[in-house]
Amino acid sequence: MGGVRREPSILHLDLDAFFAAVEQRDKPSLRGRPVVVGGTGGRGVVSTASYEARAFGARSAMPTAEARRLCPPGTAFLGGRFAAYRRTSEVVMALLRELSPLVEPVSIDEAYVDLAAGDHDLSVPGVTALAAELKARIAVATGGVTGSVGIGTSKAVAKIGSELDKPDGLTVVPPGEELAVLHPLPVRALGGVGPATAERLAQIGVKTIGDLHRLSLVDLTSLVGQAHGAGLYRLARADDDRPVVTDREAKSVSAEETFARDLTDPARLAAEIEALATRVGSRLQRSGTSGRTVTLKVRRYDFSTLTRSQTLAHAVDDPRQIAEVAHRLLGAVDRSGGLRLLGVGVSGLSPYAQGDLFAEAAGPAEVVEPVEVVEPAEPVELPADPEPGRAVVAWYPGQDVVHPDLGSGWVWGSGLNRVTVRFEGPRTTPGPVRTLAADDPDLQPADPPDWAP
DNA sequence: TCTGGGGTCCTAGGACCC
DNA sequence: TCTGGGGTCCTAGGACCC
Repeated sequence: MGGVRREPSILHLDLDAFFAAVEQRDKPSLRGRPVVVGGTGGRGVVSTASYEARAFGARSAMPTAEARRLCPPGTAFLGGRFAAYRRTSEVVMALLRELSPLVEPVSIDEAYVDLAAGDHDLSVPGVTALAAELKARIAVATGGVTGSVGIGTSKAVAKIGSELDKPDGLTVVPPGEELAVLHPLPVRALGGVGPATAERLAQIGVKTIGDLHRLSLVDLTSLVGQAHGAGLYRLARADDDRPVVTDREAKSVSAEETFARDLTDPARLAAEIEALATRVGSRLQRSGTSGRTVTLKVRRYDFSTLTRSQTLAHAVDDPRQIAEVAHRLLGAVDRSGGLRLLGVGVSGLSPYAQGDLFAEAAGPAEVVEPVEVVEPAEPVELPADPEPGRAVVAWYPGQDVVHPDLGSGWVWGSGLNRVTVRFEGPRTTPGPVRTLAADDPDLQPADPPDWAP
C-alpha cells in the first residue's frame, strides 16, 4: 500500500451533539435534560439530539414529529441559533489553528488537523498528551462544549478513531494497528458507505471491514462502481493518503424550502422562486462569484424529486436573471397535485460576474479582514479536572455583552479568569478584540436572547 | 403530525468534435 | 458500406456527508 504516513499525525475532532451542547451551555435549565434541535414545524427533522434525548431514541435526520413521540414531557425542542453555533465553532477552529496551519473544517462541528505541519512530538504518547490538552482547552474556551478526538496515520483512521469513544473521547490508533482496529467494525463505519452500499455488500455476505478486505478489486468495482469500488478497496487496507486541505472553493450555491403545506398557486410558486433566487444571488455577490448553470429542484406532493437545469452562455449572480431561468424551468414541470419543496441553485462557479471587467481589474470591492485575535499575556489556566457542563463559567462564546467605554460586543472566548470580547466596529471593519478580567465589573451581559419554545 | 437544508462526487447517455 | 474511438460538455439522477 502506497503513500501512507508512518506517524499518527492526522487528528480528527468531532464536537459532541454540538447544537444541543451549545443550547445546554447557554441555558443552564436545559442541562441534564433531553434537548432536540432542528425543525420544529410539522415537516421538520432533527438536526441534533442531546445524549439525554438519544437515550429515548431521538436521532439526527429523524422527523421531529417522531422525536416528539419518543421523548418524554419536559424535552426541549429548539429551532436552533446558528449565529451562536458559528461563533462557538470559530473559537474551536482557532484553537485547532494554534496546533497547525493545516486545518480542514469539514462542517461547523468537525475538522481535520495535520499535526505534521506543526511543531509536535508525533510519538503515540506525544499526540495523546496533545489531544488531552486540546480537549481541556476546548472545554474551557467554549464554556463546557466537549469533543471527541481520533488520531491516526490517515484521515479515515482518525475519523473512525473519533467515533470509537463518544462523547468526550480520545482514541489514538498507533501506526501498524490500523487493520486490527478497522477490521471488526461494520462497513458503515467507513466514510462513503451509506445505506445503499451497505445493503449491496450485505447481500453478498460482507458486513465488516474485514469482510470487505477479502473482496477482489474487480468484484468490488462491479458491485458499487469504478471510483467507489477503488476507494473502498483502499480504505479496507487503511491505504489512505488524502491530504488535509485548508480552503476548498465552493462549487455551487443553492437555497431550498419545504413548505408547511404543498403549494399549487402559480403566484405563490413564482414568489417563492423570487425569494430563493434572491438568497442565492446575494450569497454569490457577497462571495464575489457567479455561475453559468442554474438548477431548479422540485419535490412533489408524493415526495418524488426532480431537478431541471440550464447552462447559460455567461455566468450570472443577479437574482432577477437567476429567477428568470428558474421560472422557465418550473414552467416545464408537472405541478399538478402540488409542490412540497422548491430549490434554486447556481453551479459552474467562477470568480466575478460576467462582463464585470472593471471589478476584475480592481479586485474584490471590499475585503473584510479576519478577526484580529489578541492573545492573553499569561497562559490559559486549565481546570484540574474539567467536568463538562458542570464548570461554573460566567461568560460563554457568542454571548452578547456591553461595556460602558468599549460599547457592545460578543464574547469570543473565555478562560477561568479572563474573557475575550470582540466589540463591534464600523459596518465593514471588524471591531477590536479585547481581553478583560473575567470579573471586570464594567462588563455586563446584554439582554438575554429569546428562546425558541 | 413521516421524511430539512446545504453541500460533494459519481455515473450514464446523448450531442458534438476531431 | 457496414459501422472507430476518444474527449468534452450538458443534463438528470443518485449516493453520501454533516
